[in-house]
Amino acid sequence: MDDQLNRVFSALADPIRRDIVARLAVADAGVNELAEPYDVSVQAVSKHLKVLEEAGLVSRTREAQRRPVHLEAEVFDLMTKWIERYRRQAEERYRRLDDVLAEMDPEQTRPDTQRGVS
Amino acid sequence: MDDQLNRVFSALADPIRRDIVARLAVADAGVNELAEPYDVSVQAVSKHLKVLEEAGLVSRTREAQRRPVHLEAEVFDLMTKWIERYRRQAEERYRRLDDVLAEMDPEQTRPDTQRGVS
DNA sequence: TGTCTTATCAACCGCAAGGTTGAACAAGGA
DNA sequence: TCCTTGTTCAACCTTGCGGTTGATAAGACA
Repeated sequence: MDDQLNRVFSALADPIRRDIVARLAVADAGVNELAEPYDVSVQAVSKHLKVLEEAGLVSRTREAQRRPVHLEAEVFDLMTKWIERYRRQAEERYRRLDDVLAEMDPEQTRPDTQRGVS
Repeated sequence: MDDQLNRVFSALADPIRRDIVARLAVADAGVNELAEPYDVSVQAVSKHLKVLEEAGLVSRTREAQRRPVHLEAEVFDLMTKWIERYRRQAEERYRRLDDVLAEMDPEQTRPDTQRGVS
């Protein structure tokens, strides 16, 4: 589960792979087709697809000689859940901090007495 | 903007850095404190913090000798926006595909005549 | 059968990333 | 002033990643 997160985040850390995902959101495509816009070899793109596949972001089926690549959008949930969890937790902290400040003597809640809350 | 995405995604691709983010969601902390649970040197953790800072995920202020690290949760939005955009786009595709199938003659929409839609 | 297309495998290269150790810097406190 | 604490800088090592080229596999079709 943690490995899965590793794979998904590092898969999307590469700009070419992010772009591939973006294009697959529009339509399935083969390796050659996908490789066309970039100035790297088809083999390099094939490796990128392998990374995306191992992250569960993409699947390949056979169709004659072609192997159309298909986006598996469910994996996104894994990331958004992780992100939202800590985002919410952090926001909760700030909210509580605000409450504390609100209960304090106004003299002590002037902006220049707060540390980096922005 | 694309660079920022690179930095954020690859910052979170490392399990130690993700864990640091998780802990900072609970409370600010100094480098030594943060390094304690892992069996790597403090310097290594200091490098991790630099990566997180350059991704905009974290900020440091000075407080006596200490330099408390603070989570900046806004950057998460950048990621969730990127993710949601393509997730939605992909889901829209499937919805349209379903419509097409629904309009077809039932004879031709039997499972074994569809290609990997699962 | 041979051949064309599509895609992957294998071996290699350069470089950045994560780790280490040792030194240096910044800011109290004795 | 000197010492201690907290943190970063610098140099180095090793590994993994993205890229290359060349060979190979799997189907379609003459």
